[in-house]
Amino acid sequence: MSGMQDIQNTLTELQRGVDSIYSIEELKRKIASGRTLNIKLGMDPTAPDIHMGHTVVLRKMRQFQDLGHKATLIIGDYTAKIGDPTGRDTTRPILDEATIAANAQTYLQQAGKILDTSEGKLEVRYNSEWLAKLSFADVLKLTGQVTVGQMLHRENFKNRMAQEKEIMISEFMYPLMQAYDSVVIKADVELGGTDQTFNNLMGRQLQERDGQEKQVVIVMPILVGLDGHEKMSKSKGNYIGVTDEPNDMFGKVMSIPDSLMKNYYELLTSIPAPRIGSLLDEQETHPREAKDILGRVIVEEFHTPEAAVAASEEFRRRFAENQLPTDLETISVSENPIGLLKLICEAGFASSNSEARRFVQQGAVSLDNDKITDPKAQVTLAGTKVLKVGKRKICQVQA
RNA sequence: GGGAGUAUGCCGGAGUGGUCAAACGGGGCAGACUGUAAAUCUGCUGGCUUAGCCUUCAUUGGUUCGAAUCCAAUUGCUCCCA
Repeated sequence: MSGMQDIQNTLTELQRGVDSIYSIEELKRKIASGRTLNIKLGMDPTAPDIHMGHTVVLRKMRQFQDLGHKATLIIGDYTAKIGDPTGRDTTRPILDEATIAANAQTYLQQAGKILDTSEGKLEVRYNSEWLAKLSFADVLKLTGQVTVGQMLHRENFKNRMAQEKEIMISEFMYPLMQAYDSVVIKADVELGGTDQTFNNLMGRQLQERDGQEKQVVIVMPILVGLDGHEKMSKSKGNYIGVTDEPNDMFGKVMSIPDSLMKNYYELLTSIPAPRIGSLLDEQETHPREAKDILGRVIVEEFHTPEAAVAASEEFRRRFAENQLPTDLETISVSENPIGLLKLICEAGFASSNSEARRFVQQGAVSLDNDKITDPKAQVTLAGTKVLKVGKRKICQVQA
C-alpha cells in the first residue's frame, strides 16, 4: 500500500459530511507531513446540554483523533464572561466562574460520549488563560491586523449594516478573540459549523501575520432539527439530546421527515456511503425500515445495542400494534370520583382546565380505550384505569 | 444634545371610541388518513365553576356611559439632525 494512496484515503474519509474545507491542498500537506496535528474546537460554555447538532462537529473531531491527532477543546470562558452582544436576544446573563466551570464539566462529560478522552488525545484549555492577560496595547495590535472592510464582509454584519441595525464595536472583537486562540495554541485545523466560518478563517489570517502555518478550516453543516426546517437547537425544542432516554431518542428519530434521513445518516452515523445509498433507495429498503435502522444506530451509539433493539421493539408495539407501553407510569389522583378535566391536569397532560377541555372536545381523550367527549364527565376509579390524551400522552391513574 | 416614529396574543401583523379575547398568516396542538414521514382535509390555539363570567393589546395615571383605539407621563426600541 503506497503512502500516497493512504493519504488519499484519509482525505476522502475526512471530507465526509463536510460543508467546505479551506483548503484541501493544505490539509493534504499537513496530513502528509506525518505530524500529530493539533485540532481545535471552540465551545461556548453557556449551553451545557449538548444535542445531535453539536455531535456533528464532535464526530469529525473524533475522526481526527482516531487518525492519531490531538484534540484541543477551547472553552470560551473569557468570551462568556464578557457577555456576547451578538444577536439581539435579551442581554445574555454574564456567567460567573463557578457556572462556567460547571457547564464546561457537563459539556465534557457529554462530549466524552463521542470524543476519545484518553490521555494525550484530548486537551482542554480555557481562553481566559491568555485573553485575560492582554493589555490594551496588545488588543490594539490585534485590531491593527484586520480592516473594517473585512469585518463588514461577514454575512451577519453585512446584513445588519444593510438593515441599519446596530453593531457594537465589541462585536468586532469576537472574531479576533477566537482567531487569537488559534494563534496561541498553534492550531493545525479548526472545526466549526457554517456559522463560525468567518471567525475561523480569521484565525488563518492572524496565524499568518504571526508567522505560523495557517490552520485548515473545516466547516461542518448545521444539523436541521426534527421539524425539518430550522437549525436544531434547544430553545426551539426540535432536538435530540445526547442524554435522552433510548425510547425517547428512538421516537424522535422516527418522527423526522423522510427528507432528513440522508442528512442524518451522513452526519450522525459512520455507515459507509454505499450502504447509505441502498438504505435510502426505496426499491431496496422501505423508508420505515430505513428510519428504524437509523434510530437503532443512533440509540446504540449513545446507549447500548440492547437498548436500541428494545427501543425499536417498544416503538413497534406502541405505535404499530397500538399496545400499551411497557413502562406505563402510574399516577395517584387527589380525589375519587374526580372530574375528567381535573384528572387530565393532575396527570400533567394539560396545563390548564381549558386546555384539558379542548382535548376532550377534540376527541383526544380516552379512558381504558373508551373515548370520552363530555368535558363534564366524572370518573370513578376502582383499581386503575389507563388515561390517554392524544397519541403520546398516556399513563395509568389510580385513586 | 435636539427632533420624529413605534410598542398588540408563541412569532409576524391587522385593528384608530362600543358589534374585540382582538382579522389574517406562520408556528404549535388535536382529529381523519398514514409509516409518531410527507402531502391533504377539519377543528382548536388567555383563564374560569364555559349557553355565562373574568383578566389581557409596554407601564402608570387621565378623558369618556364605554378605550387596544383619545390625552399625559414613564420605559424600551428604531430613525433623522448634531
